[in-house]
Amino acid sequence: MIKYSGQTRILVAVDCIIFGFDGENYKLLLVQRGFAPERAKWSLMGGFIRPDETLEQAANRILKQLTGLENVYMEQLQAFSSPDRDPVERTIAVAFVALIDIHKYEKQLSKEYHAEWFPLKEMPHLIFDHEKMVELAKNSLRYKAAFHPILFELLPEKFTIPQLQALYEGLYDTTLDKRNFSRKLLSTGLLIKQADKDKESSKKGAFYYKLDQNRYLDDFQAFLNFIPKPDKFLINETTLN
Amino acid sequence: MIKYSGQTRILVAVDCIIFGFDGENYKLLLVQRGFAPERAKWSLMGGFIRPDETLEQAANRILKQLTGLENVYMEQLQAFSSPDRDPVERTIAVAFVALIDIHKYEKQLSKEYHAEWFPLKEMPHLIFDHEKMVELAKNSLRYKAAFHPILFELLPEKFTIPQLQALYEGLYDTTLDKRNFSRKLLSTGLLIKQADKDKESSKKGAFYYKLDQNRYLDDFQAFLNFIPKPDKFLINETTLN
DNA sequence: ATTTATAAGTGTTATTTTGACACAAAATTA
DNA sequence: TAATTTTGTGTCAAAATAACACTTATAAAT
Repeated sequence: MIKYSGQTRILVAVDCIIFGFDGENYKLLLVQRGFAPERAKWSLMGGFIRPDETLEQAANRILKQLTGLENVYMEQLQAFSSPDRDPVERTIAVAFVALIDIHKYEKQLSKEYHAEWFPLKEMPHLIFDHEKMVELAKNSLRYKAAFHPILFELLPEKFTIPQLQALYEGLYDTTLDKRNFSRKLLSTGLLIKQADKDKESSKKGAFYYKLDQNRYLDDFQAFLNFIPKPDKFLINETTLN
Repeated sequence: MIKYSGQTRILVAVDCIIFGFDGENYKLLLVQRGFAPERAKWSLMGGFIRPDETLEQAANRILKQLTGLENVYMEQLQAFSSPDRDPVERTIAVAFVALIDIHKYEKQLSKEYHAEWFPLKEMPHLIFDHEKMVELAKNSLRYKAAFHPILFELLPEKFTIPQLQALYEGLYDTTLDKRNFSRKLLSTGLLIKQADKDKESSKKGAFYYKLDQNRYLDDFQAFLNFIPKPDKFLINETTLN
């Protein structure tokens, strides 16, 4: 099925930047390589694309392979194509960002792939250009989350406003005024208050909320300005490359 | 230099969505294919990546090959990877968006590639998934331009406020209040007023402005809110796929 | 020389949004 | 029942936004 002559065919891989949030810190799901090169070093979960699948399908397959999870929020970040980024053979890697509710994959981490959650701030050194991918993913997440209700993907179905606030504060490494924050969040109309409370983290307890799924899908593209002056927290793209 | 065994190598191409603006309308630079498949149909300018270059280098090479231009604003849009998107042979295409000052490549359009500027609104049918690429590029441009001073890339070094307003109005297919628009633009501090006027489009003439290059580079990432309620003009991403 | 036509350029005000700020309520534990 | 801790909410001043109309400069026409 080779028909264009005189062209070089290249390996194409997918690498997944998988974010989670444990209520306290952002976490990154990494795997320890069991094979050369860079054996025993940490890396993003990845794999080569197959002849009959799209990059998106490959990313989902690879994520499922590791975590067993399906229907996860996932989006294409960027293609990385430095000719010598993989010392073994030229490989173009397309990075995908996945956001998962960490509770869905916390215990029984894959032994096969030697998977482990690392606090984003204590990330080990990664192989190839994977650290750059993570930096870019972090920046992209900060960008998107400032406008779009995307961080909900990191929380379980029921969550509290204080949890949500910790999520935003963690991403931008800042503190937010809780009165202004909850006013803004509630004014989106995306949240449905539940009757029950989460009593884990306080005596009083905090009311649970759920996402209004219909509005969530409709308003995903809406600009909601969750974060004041988001550019303060963003790294100039040119610096990242 | 093949070292990973049992994997399929794939053709990787770059396709360029090249936008211009003629003062009136957005234009798209297309080429007419001189070879099968889809001979004589219109398509984006593209080409295969070479063994020793990155995707970005390939995109710049291909753009230069067509237009002779270098140092053009260019950024990666997305990889398109449907296994059958190219009927001849599986090819993954990475789309790049380029913004050029149309005056730098208006006359002497490449005969070799049969290049032509089309008004974006009167785009012919394109081969493969190129129309989808253009849609996505348009949406991405609308998104970025709402916040970042990116559209200047489409104008010559010296430009007037009314030209700039036409540029924004064209992109969002809307009208803007010129008092509010110029106030907002001038308040960014990005523009340096020139002593001379453009007398092309009015008797009174409109003062030229130039970009303050230092500020431009510094503030590129800043959120400037050029367009009120930009989500009104954006297509939901899920609709685009 | 005067008038006319056309696009450029600018200022005010009401409304909305934002950001800064502090105290009361609920419930567990001492 | 008092103390502690976290949740939950209201006000007000400042800033940003959106709506709105008239004057100015100049070339072309009379």
